[in-house]
Amino acid sequence: MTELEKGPKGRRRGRGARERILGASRQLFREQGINRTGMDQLCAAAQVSKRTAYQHFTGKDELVTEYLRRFDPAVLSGVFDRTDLTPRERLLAAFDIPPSTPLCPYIAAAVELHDPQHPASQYARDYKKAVAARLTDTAREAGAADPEQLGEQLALLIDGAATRTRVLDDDAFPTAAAIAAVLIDNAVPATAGDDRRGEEVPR
Amino acid sequence: MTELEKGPKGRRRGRGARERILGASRQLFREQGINRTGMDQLCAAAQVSKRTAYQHFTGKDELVTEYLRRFDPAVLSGVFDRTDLTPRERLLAAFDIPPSTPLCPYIAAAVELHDPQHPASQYARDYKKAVAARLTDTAREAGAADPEQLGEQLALLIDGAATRTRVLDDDAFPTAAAIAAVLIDNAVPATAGDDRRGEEVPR
DNA sequence: CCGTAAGCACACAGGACGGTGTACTTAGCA
DNA sequence: TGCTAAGTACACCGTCCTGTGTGCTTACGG
Repeated sequence: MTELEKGPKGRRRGRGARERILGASRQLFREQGINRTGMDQLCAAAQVSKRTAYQHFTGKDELVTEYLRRFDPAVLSGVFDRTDLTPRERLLAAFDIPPSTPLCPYIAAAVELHDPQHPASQYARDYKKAVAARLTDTAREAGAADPEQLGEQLALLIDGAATRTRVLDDDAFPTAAAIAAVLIDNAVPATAGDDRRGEEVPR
Repeated sequence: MTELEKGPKGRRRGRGARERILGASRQLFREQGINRTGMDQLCAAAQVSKRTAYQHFTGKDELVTEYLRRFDPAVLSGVFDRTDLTPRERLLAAFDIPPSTPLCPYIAAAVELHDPQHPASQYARDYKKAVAARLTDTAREAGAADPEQLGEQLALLIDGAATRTRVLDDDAFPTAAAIAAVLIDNAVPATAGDDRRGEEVPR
């Protein structure tokens, strides 16, 4: 019974205050930002007593870090594990984000916290590197000449689009996708016409 | 004598508290962020009494807005008005930023303030549009087929590099510059070899 | 040299914030 | 049913924040 109190069902032991707290975090941190969301308000929204919150998390910093840690599954696997797409299509699918997302929470956290040493900032860094790595893997699959370079470039495009969407309040992902298409076509040797073929290219 | 109290010399009327405040803002807002810099600390750094600060600015919001407004001259004209470079070189020069800049202050402000209605956020938006417009102009000079698209694309690259540099704590501008070179070469009709020629291309 | 406006020192209001202490109630399982 | 861990209610602390009120000093131009 060491630490399995929070399984996927989360019904063991208690009534799931932790999940409610994290759910409220997801909503409020996105709507108002991290710094502008107080613990009082957060606990009220989660319908959790403040005392309980501080029994689950040693402080707001830890809550923020855990809040970030709960984003991976949907985003990362949701895009890169789609076997119905060619590698090239998968690379481009990373730019098909629903217009709901206000701003990549990792960027927002890193900017708001303003401390590179903060655990959440470090995690944001790790996450961004992981995304670039997955892009690199997919770029390699697609047959790119320099997959690392292409992965890094596409990652930069995604972050640029996210930032610009936020600052300008106007969807910048189509622009980024257009650049991505150019970069991919330039990086993949023209002889390998894998645009529409679902087959895996040998490496 | 309507409003010329703050000329370049700034010696008229008093001893220049306003400029000292804005100078301290430039330093502290960049080093610590806007939200994490209190007015007390800022006034101490500026060697200005708090009372004086609030006689120059109705509130912190106005100070932040004015702080952003003081950035233009160096950045915008410093890059785009260089007549010693070809248009193409000028476009690429936008990516030669000194490694001192922590993060584009406009992005930082927009994210930190977290309110699109805030005057500073609106100004950040205007500024970003102005930069894109100048890039578009230069792209047109360089003979790009679709200068507006290229300008928007380069602006996205700059913001992506700025964001990524901040989040990853690693200079991303070379990557962005590499992408920019590809985009420029793709956008400019191959026949017009203006790479090294200082002459103005007719539009 | 003197008046006026700029600036100063400093205390303080009023609120939001993160975080804690204490005594109580409930949920779930054996 | 009764024990134990999870959750609750709520008052409270110290700190920091933006912003003000008041009375004083200084710089500078006429």
